[in-house]
Amino acid sequence: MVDRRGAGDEVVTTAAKRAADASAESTQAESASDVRERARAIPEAAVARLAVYLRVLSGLAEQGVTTISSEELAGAAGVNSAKLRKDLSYVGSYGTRGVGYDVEVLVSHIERILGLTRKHSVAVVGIGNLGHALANYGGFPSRGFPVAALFDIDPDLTGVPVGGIPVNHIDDITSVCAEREVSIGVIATPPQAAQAVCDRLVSAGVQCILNFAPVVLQVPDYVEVRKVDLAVEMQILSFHVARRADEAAGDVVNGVGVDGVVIRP
Amino acid sequence: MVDRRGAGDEVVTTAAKRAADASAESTQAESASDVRERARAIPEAAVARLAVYLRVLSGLAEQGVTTISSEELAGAAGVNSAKLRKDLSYVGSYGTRGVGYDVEVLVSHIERILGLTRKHSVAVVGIGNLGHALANYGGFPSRGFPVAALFDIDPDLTGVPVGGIPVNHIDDITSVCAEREVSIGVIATPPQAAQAVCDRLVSAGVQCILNFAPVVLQVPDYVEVRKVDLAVEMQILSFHVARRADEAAGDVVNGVGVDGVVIRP
DNA sequence: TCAACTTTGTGCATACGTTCACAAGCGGTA
DNA sequence: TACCGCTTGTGAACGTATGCACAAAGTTGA
Repeated sequence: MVDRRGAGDEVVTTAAKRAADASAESTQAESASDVRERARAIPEAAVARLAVYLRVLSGLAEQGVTTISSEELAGAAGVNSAKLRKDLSYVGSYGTRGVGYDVEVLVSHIERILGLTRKHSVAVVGIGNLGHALANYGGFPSRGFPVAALFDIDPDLTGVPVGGIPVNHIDDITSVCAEREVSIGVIATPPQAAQAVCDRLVSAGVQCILNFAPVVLQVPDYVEVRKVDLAVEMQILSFHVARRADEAAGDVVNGVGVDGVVIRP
Repeated sequence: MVDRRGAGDEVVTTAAKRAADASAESTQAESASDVRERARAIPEAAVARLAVYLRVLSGLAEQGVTTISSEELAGAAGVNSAKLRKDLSYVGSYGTRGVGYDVEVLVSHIERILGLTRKHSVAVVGIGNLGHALANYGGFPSRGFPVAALFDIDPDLTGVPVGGIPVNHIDDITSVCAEREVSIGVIATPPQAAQAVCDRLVSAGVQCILNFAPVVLQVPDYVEVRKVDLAVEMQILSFHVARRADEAAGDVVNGVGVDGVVIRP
């Protein structure tokens, strides 16, 4: 059961005490090297899910929910509860048996593991349709990723403010990124320009890149690239449509399906 | 050797024959049920990579490249060559030992497996910044995913053309989707509206959804959802920044690193 | 025709991620 | 205090994906 306690509640459970400890700063029992070891060991897939749990938990916290069980959180995040508990165990053991997890404790520990205690300024390169959308996207700043710089190769755009930030010319990428301490670069250029932009970002010291261009970027080992390819997503969906249709056809051949009826595998 | 030398001067290799067969239509040796069995067995991760190979191969074909080895293609796609060969083996054995793969043959077979021989009309719901960008995104139509309908809840937008297509009111979603045979729905609404929009798409018969809203959608089993969450991508990058910084700190503690020097793990 | 060389396709071992199932631990209650 | 019921945390089993390494199968050149 999710319990929604009002602000005036004074029952101090051990979980609540832990919450206080955690927000007071994560020092005590766990040394910095322990955190390091743990971070190194977290599977990539689990990291992605932790980010999702964090979003769900933030929403719950705003609704005044203080405690949640693995079963409930798993439901809200769309995963199996065993998987959720294992994922959380990578972060540390901050649950209370018989009760569940304190929402605030989890939030602060997941934020710590994901490195969200630091500020991560973002630079968007390529102010076309997508670049505009990204510059105006409210989801970034609200989650600790302020858009600090915009770049485009078109001189007509230089100086024009988009989403409150003036566009810089791409030639200034090195100085501007250094000055504004950009740690994440977002490439929203046409594919032809992507590799060149990437190289410039890297030489400007950016070590993390989010790439929307449908190109495989070549980068040094120490640079982390994540790719968002809309066409690939579409094609994966297309594959599932086709597979489903094939299965349906197969079932019909086997006498299971009937005429125009949609088969649900 | 069955190497026929015809009246002309052209040497017809077995690889070239296969190319001809394939473009003539994939019937012959492989029955429809074989394709079905194979499609069922392809791992999700491999499907995503196949889409990438397809893009690379299309580019090569435009450049006039007719043949490519697994090593080269793997390099261009950013994967290990053994993995690439295994992925392609899910599609079928269309390579020629000692030579490589015929580009056109591969393209046509991957397209078949991914279901790209059918048309997949797309509907975009939520014509905000992102919706605009998606409606104007050239990558969709050029890859066989025509944007056939746009929807928004704002009556002021209704009828306004975006990217050449007039926006419909969201209340007309069922009739418009049916009429234009929409098979993929793209949700680009604010998170609060996403689940409701999703439900409407599903009841309109859409079985594949690409969701940009930071919400876990609840759908029936027979509906396929793919999620693109920009904030999650950012947080994964953030995790890597933090991990890298931690490792660097650890190395410094162990006496390896020096002052301001960037540690490359 | 044959031998040398190239590249595919795949069996096998390893690593990784997921799921199950249950002991351990905690809060509540008498 | 001692017990009971609930939920976490995790060992162990399973399944899936990855990478190696090599036989099979093709081409090329003499």
